[in-house]
Amino acid sequence: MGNHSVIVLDFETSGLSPSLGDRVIEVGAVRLEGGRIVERFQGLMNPGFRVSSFIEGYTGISNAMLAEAPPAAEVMRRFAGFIGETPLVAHNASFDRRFLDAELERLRLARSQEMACSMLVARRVYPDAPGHSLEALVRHKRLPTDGVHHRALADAEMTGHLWLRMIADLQAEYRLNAVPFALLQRLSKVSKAAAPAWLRQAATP
DNA sequence: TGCCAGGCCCTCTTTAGGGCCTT
Repeated sequence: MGNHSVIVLDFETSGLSPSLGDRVIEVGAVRLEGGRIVERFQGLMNPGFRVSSFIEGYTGISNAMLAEAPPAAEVMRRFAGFIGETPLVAHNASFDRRFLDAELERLRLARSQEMACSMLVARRVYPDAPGHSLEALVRHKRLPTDGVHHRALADAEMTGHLWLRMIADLQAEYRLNAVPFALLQRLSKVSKAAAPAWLRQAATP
């Protein structure tokens, strides 16, 4: 767990909004270090109610599977220990951030680290990609995949490979020695139009 | 009762609307 550790996470949930009562039903995460995946975390969790048939079909996670899973509080407490204060990444992070903070709040815990968005970064690094969904980017960049989609660990692994690929492509294109988390976090907040000039400036020694 | 996500980004924009992206 060195200074350059990053954790890429993905949640499957019962719906789109924690403010409407939706809960996390599965968490998947990978730790990236030295340009590769060095650790994994996966857990199904019981939200305490039945999820819709849409969610069962979308994720392949059935109510029978959730009924046998440990309570969300137990799994999320373990996950909070796993992530510690390591910087976080997610695809469309505003979605996962809302759920993470809502689940931590239930445990009387709070997130302390920054959370970056691979989708906002991808829109700036690959502006001409046919789409910026995780699936479209995996196909476009021919990233490693086992073909599973909409399961937490599989999506976290694909997002991890996307994150590593964007770092490598930026290093090559702008001749950067390193692309730290903080640079990508700042890039995601630069306007799309200003991003190329901003990157050239960032690359100037 | 019926309705309810939310942020980014583009454009025929800013006194707005709609697609993308996440489940």
